[in-house]
Amino acid sequence: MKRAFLGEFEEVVLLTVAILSDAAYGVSITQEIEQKTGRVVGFSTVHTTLQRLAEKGYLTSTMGGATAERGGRRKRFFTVTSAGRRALQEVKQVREELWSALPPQTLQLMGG
Amino acid sequence: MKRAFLGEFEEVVLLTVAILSDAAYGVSITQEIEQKTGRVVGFSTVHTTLQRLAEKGYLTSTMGGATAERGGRRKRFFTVTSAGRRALQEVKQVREELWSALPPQTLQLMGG
DNA sequence: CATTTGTTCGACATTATCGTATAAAATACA
DNA sequence: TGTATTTTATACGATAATGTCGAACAAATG
Repeated sequence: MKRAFLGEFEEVVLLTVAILSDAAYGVSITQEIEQKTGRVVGFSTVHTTLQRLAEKGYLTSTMGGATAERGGRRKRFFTVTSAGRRALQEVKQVREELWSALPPQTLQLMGG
Repeated sequence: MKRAFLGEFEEVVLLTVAILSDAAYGVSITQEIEQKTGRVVGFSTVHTTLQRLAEKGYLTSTMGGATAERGGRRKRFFTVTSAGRRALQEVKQVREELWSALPPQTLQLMGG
């Protein structure tokens, strides 16, 4: 089936990975999403989406080494690929195109 | 289940209805989407989404009267509600928040 | 080996998308 | 003139892709 580049939540996750740069893994991504957007989602939700983004080639991942902290499993760190960056740019541009076409009247009703 | 305000395509459709103001109905919306975004979708795809947006209270619709043109069924015109405008504004704001948090390094890789 | 921190899995809800069926207005034409 | 045909649109039914959970599993460390 034909598809758009990114689903609504996929875009949020992809952006968040970009924001966290070197420190992007399941838990930190989930927390950052909540922080920045107020949206509360479970870890598994985020992981599922990370997985799908990786399959699409928008993310890569590598296992982190053991840390000197408490305990727990190793983290899997994610990085945005160039294809991922391109996809983000693309959706941004399309959306800006649409917003710029809104009649001033509508903008006014929105308190612009 | 909990849901975000708008799905990816729902947002596109909602914005397009706003752009077309008084002239927003199935066919014109479909064409405008293709025009502005390069995305090709069938009429039924758009209609399905219009229906859902109406159920969510982001759109209302009224039947148009008969026209003096060729033939064909009456059009159903759509209008964005104030809740719809609020939803658009909301998603826009969240996205801008995320974009503004991107490290300059990433922006540069995007050719910003 | 119990606790902690994280990731995988399996399942189901919501959205995206299409193809086909219908509806209704205007025209053609017998 | 009244009915078949063409035109323009919307409605319906089905399936693929995304969004979302809860619970299972994995691996560090004291």
